[in-house]
Amino acid sequence: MIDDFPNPIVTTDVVVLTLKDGVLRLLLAQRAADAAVAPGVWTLPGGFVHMDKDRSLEDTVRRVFRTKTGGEVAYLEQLCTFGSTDRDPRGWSLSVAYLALVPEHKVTGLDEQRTRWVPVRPCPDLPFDHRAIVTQALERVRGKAAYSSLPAFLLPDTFTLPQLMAVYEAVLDQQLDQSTFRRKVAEQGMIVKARGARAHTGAGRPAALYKLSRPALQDFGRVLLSTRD
Amino acid sequence: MIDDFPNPIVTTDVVVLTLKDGVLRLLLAQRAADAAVAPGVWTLPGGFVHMDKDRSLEDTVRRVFRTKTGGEVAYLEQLCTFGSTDRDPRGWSLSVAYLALVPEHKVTGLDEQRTRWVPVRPCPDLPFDHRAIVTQALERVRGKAAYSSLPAFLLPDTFTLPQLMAVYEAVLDQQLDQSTFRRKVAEQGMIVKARGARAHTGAGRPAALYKLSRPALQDFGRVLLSTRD
DNA sequence: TTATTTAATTGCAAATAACAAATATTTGAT
DNA sequence: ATCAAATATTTGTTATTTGCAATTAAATAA
Repeated sequence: MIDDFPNPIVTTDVVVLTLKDGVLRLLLAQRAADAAVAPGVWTLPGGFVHMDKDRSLEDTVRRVFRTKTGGEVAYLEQLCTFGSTDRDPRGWSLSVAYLALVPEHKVTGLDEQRTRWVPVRPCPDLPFDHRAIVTQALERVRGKAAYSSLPAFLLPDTFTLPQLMAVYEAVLDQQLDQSTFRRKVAEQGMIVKARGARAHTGAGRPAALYKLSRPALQDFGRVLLSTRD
Repeated sequence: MIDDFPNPIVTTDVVVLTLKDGVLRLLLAQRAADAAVAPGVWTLPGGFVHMDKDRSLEDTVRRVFRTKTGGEVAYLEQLCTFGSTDRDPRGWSLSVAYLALVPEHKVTGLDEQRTRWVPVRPCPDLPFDHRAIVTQALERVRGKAAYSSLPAFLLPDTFTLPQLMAVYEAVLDQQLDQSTFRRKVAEQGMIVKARGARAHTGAGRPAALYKLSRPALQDFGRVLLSTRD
């Protein structure tokens, strides 16, 4: 293998989002106390590409996520790549940022001392260019929420319509109209009724249970949110 | 500078699009006859990150584009990053792909022997993962065309409404309704009348000249294309 | 002058969305 | 049991937006 040029340091960083207590939250990890750069600082989880272990960039991301949480993400998408001389004091470095969504209940093996869920709004202060990465992630997630099934990956496999509408509202950071939301979701055929009991959580009529009609991300022809005013 | 891990080869590749003869076209470059991999093959223009010359990934892209064409792009946006063991026979490699738009008349210094404009539809056969990159570029450009001023970066600084509609149709690969297009463009305030003479090209009423109301990309609230049927 | 060509505007029916209200189904209190 | 309260779900009604077609405008060419 011939390579005429020296290569930059290559890492991945992941913006992991979940819905906890009705609020969109972000996973932060504390860097090792003996890290060469920013020891003990809270940052996005990330790590070097291990050319021996990882066959692809996604492998790196999934390995990092497993290491920090012991689980698997429900949705993973590449965000953007930052590369420059000055983003890391060690010199020319490149980081491929990813967006991951995971339902709260699927993350069980969290090391409470070294990892933490923090609200994404307002965006916390973060070192390096991690704040820019989080901003990009929120824009992406908000953009796709408007015309896809993306927010549903923050929910359990079966969910109610009020739950579904709540995730959309949390992600879009905007109130939605009930009847319009239901009509559109129905038209898109994005969900189907799930077998089994209904959800009763206290008073009121119990909501029917649904699940995604397809396991992959679905794009709609039209937009879900109100574009007026 | 300490670095515990060996790093992959890092390159950038650019999908440069222009509108030529009313058709969306893609810039291809012929690899050197003595290249270690795929000598003489037509590929996307690209090159290694030069850690000494380039301060950022965009620097690399702009340097590559200048080298091939002698000009500057009108619009540049990062697309996606491919990284794996098997995309290049030389081993673990990573390529950051970019999308660039340029109006035809601004590219003058083309080396006809080593560079070539080819129609993007149907997508030409390309080595490595360049075909996947082009597919991504087309999806991105099509997606953004539906709700932004992006296609206008394929036009000269001043243009007519029929010209503007033609680029949108070329990029979207879809016919648009005249009156709806004009209504929406006007509502968005995306363009303003340009001073100076009108464009008369032969018979028929001459069209008025317009220019973008802002030099940067503008997002619309609504979608430009017909979503029916 | 008049036909032809392309640009630009206008009117109207059909589709869609926002808003408001009504109905349904449950739990919990009397 | 019955009724009130709570939440889910559906149904109208009106205003906005869109798609389509026709009309008007301004130029060239015969």
